[in-house]
Amino acid sequence: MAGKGTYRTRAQEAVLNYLKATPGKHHTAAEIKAQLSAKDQPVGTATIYRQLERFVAEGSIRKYTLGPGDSACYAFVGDCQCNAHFHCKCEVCGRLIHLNCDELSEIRSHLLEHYGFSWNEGKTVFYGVCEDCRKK
Amino acid sequence: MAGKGTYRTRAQEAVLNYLKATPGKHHTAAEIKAQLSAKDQPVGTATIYRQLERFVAEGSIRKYTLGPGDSACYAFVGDCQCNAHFHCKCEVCGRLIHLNCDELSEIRSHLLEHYGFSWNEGKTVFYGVCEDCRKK
DNA sequence: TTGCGTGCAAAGGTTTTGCATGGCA
DNA sequence: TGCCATGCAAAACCTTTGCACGCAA
Repeated sequence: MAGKGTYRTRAQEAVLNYLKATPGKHHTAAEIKAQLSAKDQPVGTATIYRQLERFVAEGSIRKYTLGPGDSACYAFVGDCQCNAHFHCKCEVCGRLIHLNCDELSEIRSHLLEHYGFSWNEGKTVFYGVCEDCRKK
Repeated sequence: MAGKGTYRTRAQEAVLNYLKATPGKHHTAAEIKAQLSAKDQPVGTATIYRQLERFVAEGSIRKYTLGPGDSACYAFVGDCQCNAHFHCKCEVCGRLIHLNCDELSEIRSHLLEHYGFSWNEGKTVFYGVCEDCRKK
C-alpha cells in the first residue's frame, strides 16, 4: 500500500515541467492541456486537474482563482522565499507582483490578536489593478 | 422607450428586501432563491441573477467571488462604503469568516500609495486557520 | 398600448467523478 | 503482481442566454 502520490509518471512530469519553465507565470488548465498537446505530450483534462491539485497540496505550485465562470490559474513556485512576501495579481493584465512590506506584516498579528485567525500569507493573493493598467 | 431599470416589480423588491434584511451578511444566489420560495415569493433563477447584476451595477449590493466552482456571494451595502468587507477562509474546516475592520482598510490606501495597486477587496480572500481549528 | 421584466428551458463553460485500462515499482 | 495513475465520457456545478408571455406605467 504505497499510498497516493507514490508513482512518478510521464504525465506528471510533463505538467510540472511545463509550469517550471516559466516560474511565477500563470497558466490555466486549458492552456496547459493545449500546450502539452502541441508538444506531443498530450495529457487528459482530468489528469491535469488531478496533478494540479496534488502539486498545490504539495506546495510546488500555487492556485489563483479569479471568479466563478472564469478558469483558475496555476503558477510554479520556486524555492524562492514566496512564503515570506505578498502577492498582488492584476485582474487586467494578469501580472503577478511580489511585495516585501513590513507594514503588511502587521496585518498578520492584527488578525491573530483580534480574531484568532492565523493567516497563511503564502496562499493569499490580493486581487486588483496594477499601476500600468490603471493609467489607461 | 423607458430604458432598462425603469420598472419596479414584485420580484425586484423581493430580492432587494431579502438582502436588506441582513446588511453585511452574504448570501448565494441559490440561497436567495430557496429562501424566497419558502416565503411564497418564488423568483426564477435567471431573474435573480439579472436583478443581482443590476443591483451590483447600481452599487446597492456587493458581489464576492470565492473561486471557480464555488458560487458567488452577494451582500447588501449600507450607505457607508468606507466600511470594507473582508473574508477569511479557514483551510481546515472550510469556514468563511467575514469581518468589518477599519484597520484592514488601511491596507488599501497603503497599496495604492506605495505601489500604485488598486486593491479589489471583494475578490480577495485571506487564507489561514481559524480560531477553533487552531486550538486543536 | 408599449416594451421592460419574468420564467422556463437550454446552452455555455469549468471542474469533478466513475470506471475500465495502462503503467510504475 | 499489486496498485496507482490515466483517459475517456458523463455528470455536476454555477451562470448566462433565447424566447414567448405577463405586467408596470
